[in-house]
Amino acid sequence: MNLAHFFGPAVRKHRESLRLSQEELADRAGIDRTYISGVERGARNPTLEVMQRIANALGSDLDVIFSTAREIGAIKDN
Amino acid sequence: MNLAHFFGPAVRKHRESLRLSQEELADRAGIDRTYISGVERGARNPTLEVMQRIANALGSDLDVIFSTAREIGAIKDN
DNA sequence: CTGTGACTTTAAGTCCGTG
DNA sequence: ACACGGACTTAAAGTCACA
Repeated sequence: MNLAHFFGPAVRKHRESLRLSQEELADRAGIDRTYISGVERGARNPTLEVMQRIANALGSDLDVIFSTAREIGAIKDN
Repeated sequence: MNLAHFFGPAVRKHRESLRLSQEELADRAGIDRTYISGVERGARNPTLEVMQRIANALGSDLDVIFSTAREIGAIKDN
């Protein structure tokens, strides 16, 4: 079902539920602000290591992020 | 908890439960055989797209792979 | 506060081989 | 059937100015 397609949106959802800006998330993850923007929009193809750093910065982990990705996909894929 | 560290072992577990060789998995995923070897051993840092192709080739998806990764991590981290 | 194009540097991913 | 290495090509990492 291509959960990769919903990774970015899942990150965005987690970030917004923490009421963080992209800038704040970027700082926590040690990543550039514009890179986070690209990941959330699906314009970037991040590596596993980067994904892990983002998950950490969200106080979460990759299994939880991908569970969210599936939820988003289930809705969007009607 | 760094689930990224257990992604490779999770792939290996899924592959072995399907009784596939690394070469067969590589062919299905359209990835080089030596690269699969590196991913399973944690020596490589795959991109989201490659991870998705591996999940597809395993007849699974990334949320399931990462659930397996957590199980493996829970055991190893005792 | 975020999206985007353009860019340089670094590492992903391939292809040849070995034991 | 798998681990591992060297050399190579391609794409991601990482950064910036501007809308």
